[in-house]
Amino acid sequence: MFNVFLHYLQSKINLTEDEIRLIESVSIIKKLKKHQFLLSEAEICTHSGFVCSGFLRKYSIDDKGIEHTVYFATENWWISDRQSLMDGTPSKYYIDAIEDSFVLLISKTDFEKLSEKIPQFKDMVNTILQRSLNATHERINTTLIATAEEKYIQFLKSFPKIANRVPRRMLASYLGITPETLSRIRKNISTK
Amino acid sequence: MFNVFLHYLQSKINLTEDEIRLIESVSIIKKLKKHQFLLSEAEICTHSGFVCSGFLRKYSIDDKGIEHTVYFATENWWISDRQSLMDGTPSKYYIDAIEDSFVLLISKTDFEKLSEKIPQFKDMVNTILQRSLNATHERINTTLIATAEEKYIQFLKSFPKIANRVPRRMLASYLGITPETLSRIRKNISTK
DNA sequence: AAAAAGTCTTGATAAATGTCAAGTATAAAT
DNA sequence: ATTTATACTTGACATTTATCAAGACTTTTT
Repeated sequence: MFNVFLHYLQSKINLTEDEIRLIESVSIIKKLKKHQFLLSEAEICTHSGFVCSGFLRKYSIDDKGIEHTVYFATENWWISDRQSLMDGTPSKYYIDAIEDSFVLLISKTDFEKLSEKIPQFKDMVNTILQRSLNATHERINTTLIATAEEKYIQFLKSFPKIANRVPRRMLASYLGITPETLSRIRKNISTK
Repeated sequence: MFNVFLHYLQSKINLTEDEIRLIESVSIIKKLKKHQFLLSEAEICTHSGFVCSGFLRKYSIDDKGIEHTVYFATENWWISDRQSLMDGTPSKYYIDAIEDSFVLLISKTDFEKLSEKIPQFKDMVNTILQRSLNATHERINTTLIATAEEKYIQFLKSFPKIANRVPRRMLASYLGITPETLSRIRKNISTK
């Protein structure tokens, strides 16, 4: 599984043999069965996660017990609760596996060590952060501008590969609508 | 006006005289009258902006001509369209002044130069990016979880200082509701 | 293979929010 | 200071989306 991560890294930066060995030495491979948790609310997030295979999601649960999906992560995506990781505060989120998955974990201190010792690694992370921020801003804009139907169509366009892998009720919770509404939207679109 | 920026920098990092002079040499002070634009849709964003005084907002306009505010920025806040700045693509957003303002601008290349020559500057920017990303994730979660009234109350709590300075229709567009709905929410709260 | 659990869809109804129109209040321009 | 423009509020009504309940379909477990 480390090879998946290595391929990812090598598609972005050049690494020496020593650097690769250093990265591998701090990488923890974790196998997650479907429904298994990587993080639960009130826990403190201690590791950055990189999805080698499978599918995970991050969500919060409100007062009424309703889940709200804030993020999906599949192969070659990062996942963690950066807020909790950064500040050492309890997380408000759950992260669990939608499919059987392999996640590569790097502890906070090891991650900082890598950033310090491998400048390209630090720059890569920085670039990812910026792209992530752009994507998140884009999502907020879509939320403000689009109707429920438009949001759904936009999701299909933005993530064509994962759209079929996501259970509908989770997709609904990501879009901020109920499963019933999503069901009606889909019906409505199919008759066009 | 450069002093406002310098104070901000010195509250976060230590700088030598030379470094300060370097930063000052690439800083452009721009005065903006109320309603004046810093960026318009279809333009390419070329500078990072730091608000020394005043108040700005960033928004998009949809097909129906309705404005959707994605961001407010007051003293000591950064503002730009990072997506456009990073990729050199035309912006989807407008940035204009809600109040007469002074904005300190640094061009993309100068910003990169500063990051390269002043490591603490780069680290500071990185930290700001991370905090910004956390705040944006938080906003998405609130959008998914909260009712219109809860979003409004949350805004008051999160930004007590600027709540009174923001025209209501812009606040409404930030919350993703109409001015009429905001008006009714306020009335409803005041009678409690 | 059958039973159980969970998921998706559909219908009836309720609640929240939007739209349009008019009036009031406030700020800007002359 | 008066006029003009803009912003805010309120009411009546329309639309969208949520809620609740039931049935159909899938997947998982036994």
